[in-house]
Amino acid sequence: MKRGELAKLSGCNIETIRYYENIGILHAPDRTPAGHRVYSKDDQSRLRFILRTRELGFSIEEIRNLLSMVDTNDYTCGDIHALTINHLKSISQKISDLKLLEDSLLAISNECEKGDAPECPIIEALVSNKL
Amino acid sequence: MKRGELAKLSGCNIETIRYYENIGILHAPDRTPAGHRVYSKDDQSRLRFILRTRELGFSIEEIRNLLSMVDTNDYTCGDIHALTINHLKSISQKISDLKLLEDSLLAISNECEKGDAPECPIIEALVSNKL
DNA sequence: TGTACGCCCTGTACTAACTACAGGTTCAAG
DNA sequence: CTTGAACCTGTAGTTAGTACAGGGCGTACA
Repeated sequence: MKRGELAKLSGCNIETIRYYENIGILHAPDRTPAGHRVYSKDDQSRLRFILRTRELGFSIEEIRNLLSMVDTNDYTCGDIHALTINHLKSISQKISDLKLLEDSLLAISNECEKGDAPECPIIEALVSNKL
Repeated sequence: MKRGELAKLSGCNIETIRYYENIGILHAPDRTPAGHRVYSKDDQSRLRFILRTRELGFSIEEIRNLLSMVDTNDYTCGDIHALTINHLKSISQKISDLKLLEDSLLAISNECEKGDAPECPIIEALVSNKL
């Protein structure tokens, strides 16, 4: 399977695959005599793993750690759980930060009368820094 | 007031002030004969506006738009309200995306027995792509 | 008056996680 | 044999800053 096909199958951008190889989280695949990359089933699984963890919001460095633990078989269930919980905490933090933001924006936009006049309480709040 | 003082007063990183000037959302301030930047009260207000909108999660481009509307006085209350609501929507979207993520991570980590063994349902779920 | 130290100046490089493009090669279908 | 798609490489751009190198100023103190 070549790069384009892998991209299509995985739903990953074709350039991203090369990028993942460059930064060392995908192994350099075999090549045809002309230099075209040829991917195996294992390569495909590894990419799926990466894409799935990415969807779960893990950073590349976290993914790199997970992969190296899996590669060397050097992990316990407890290790992985700890990583996951840690990540979960940062997600929860982001959620509560965004909720505060949402509240502020709701408050500010409720002040507004949506009229044609340029007197806008949103701008006033921002300029006067009283929000 | 010089750059360092403005940075301290506003709580903004000193380099960020220069950056905002470079990208044109802060006006180029007056200079001393030796070339040191001197900031007025107006500059200070403008920076406050920027920092506040940034805290509210607006992007630089959105801030640039807001500022240009305010600068030219070319806006109505309704315009600003629309911008705010638009931004609010994207915040709400992010929140619900993150909540889905949170649910997945909670589900996955609850599967885990946190033991010393390397049999980890988290890894298995990721590898098998069955999550 | 000298000097030491802190603050300021500039341009440039770095971050995360890709994406896009230019310029060239190879493959496969007609 | 030709043509167009797909591949190759290296490099630049994206967001919103941060950090650093190498130099110039400003002032407090001996």
